[in-house]
Amino acid sequence: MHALDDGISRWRRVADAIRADIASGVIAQQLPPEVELAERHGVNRHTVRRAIAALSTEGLLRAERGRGTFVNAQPPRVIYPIGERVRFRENMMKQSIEPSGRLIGAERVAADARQAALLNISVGAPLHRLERLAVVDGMPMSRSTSLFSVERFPDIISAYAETGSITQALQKSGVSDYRRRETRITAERVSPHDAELLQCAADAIVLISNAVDVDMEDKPVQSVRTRFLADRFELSFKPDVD
Amino acid sequence: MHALDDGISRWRRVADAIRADIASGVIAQQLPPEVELAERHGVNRHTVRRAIAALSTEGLLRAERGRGTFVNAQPPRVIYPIGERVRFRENMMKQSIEPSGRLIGAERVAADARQAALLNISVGAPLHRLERLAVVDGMPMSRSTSLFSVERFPDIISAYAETGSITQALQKSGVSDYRRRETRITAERVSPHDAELLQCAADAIVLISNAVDVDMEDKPVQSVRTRFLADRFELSFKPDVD
DNA sequence: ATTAGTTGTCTACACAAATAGACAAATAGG
DNA sequence: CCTATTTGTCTATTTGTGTAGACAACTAAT
Repeated sequence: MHALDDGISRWRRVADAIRADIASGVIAQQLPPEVELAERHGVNRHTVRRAIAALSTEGLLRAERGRGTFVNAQPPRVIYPIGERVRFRENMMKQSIEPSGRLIGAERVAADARQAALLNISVGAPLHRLERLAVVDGMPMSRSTSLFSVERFPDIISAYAETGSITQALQKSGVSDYRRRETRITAERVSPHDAELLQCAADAIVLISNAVDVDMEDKPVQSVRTRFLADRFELSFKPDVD
Repeated sequence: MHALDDGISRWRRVADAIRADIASGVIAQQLPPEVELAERHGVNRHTVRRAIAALSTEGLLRAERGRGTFVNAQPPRVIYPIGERVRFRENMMKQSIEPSGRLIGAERVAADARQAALLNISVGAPLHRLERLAVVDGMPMSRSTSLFSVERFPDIISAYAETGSITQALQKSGVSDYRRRETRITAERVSPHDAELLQCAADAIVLISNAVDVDMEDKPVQSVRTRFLADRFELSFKPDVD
């Protein structure tokens, strides 16, 4: 007897509720006993057990027979500033995080109407599409798709492959500095392909940032779409701090 | 025999995939026939039918016997600017949208450590908690929880109830103007309670904005946590535009 | 040693989800 | 009118989910 037939199993919703309770601090170190959780969520004890099993394989919980079920210490969410100056490496190192970008693909595509408008080029013009994966401590954190005009930046791919940094690759291509013009943020369920790349659950949530970088003459440099895993990131916007 | 046992039913995943294909433009006006969709997603035709049924009651699709299944025109995502000046009413009216805020609850609570730090008051100090629902054309768009110091703003609740605007309520309380100090954004699955208030699917995704507003002397005025439905909103950050 | 409280495992049953096949009903094009 | 294509409906079967109860295994405290 389901309240809402939304195609999500009962144990999964219990698991999500427990995860939310942990995130919000309602549950701290130790979970209530299974029978109590079952009552609280209005399900059978076995359903709770399945939820706990899922969260255990996720690494969030640890059950000990006779003692109880405990919450494993979790790494804090990485705070990612969005502002004019977006430099992935700099931002991470301020939080004592040693990042590494990984090139996972590059190809040439033709600009569609939307991309052409963003980059201020003509429809059908050739673009470099650069796929990157940001990794921290061996854990994938985000995936980015960058678009560059082939005409303006013919060698951007090899420059990035050499330096491992967009900032440095752009400097090699004659762009001494750049800034972010606009960032648009939304959220979706992760796509199956991204779930594999980011090594996350198939139903994880990603924050999606669509942005355009411009050089000091306000000419578009790159259009970049980044998917951040929502449970590993928090985007921060501070007006006053540069 | 499921590929990944993540507690999400097969028809739901097909429905999500179709929704994503429509959002990304892979599917434009008309859906492929059910048998073809079944093949493509590796499921039975009846499973596809169930997915289509769900998307139809959602209003996204419209099936016509003998002809095919078609995509209904969708309202574009509302673009919500995040910056120093955040005025819900102003922002909406620039997009020719007539908004209305609805007071759905108010109570007094004691500040916990995090809230106290944000608002620069002592732990345990009394707070007004103001729950609002933003509605556009009868459709719920977002839910906000605002926190105000009772000591500094004793009558903020009644002032909001009268004016229906935070900006005006603050003016009545002696704050002529204010600005946003910091906004932090993440995303989560909607909570059951919010799903009811926002009239959305139980597994919808919400963008969560945690922000602090300060007056012209940089003294904290309110701490506000807003949940935007991710499929109805896009948050936009432009550094240069005020 | 005993007891209360907890997690782990087992069997059984009712019901929903997914698959499979067949055919009806409507549409569009020759 | 006839045919191919498409959505709608029906029955049947298999697999998965959730419930129910009982008991074992382990822990901590008395």
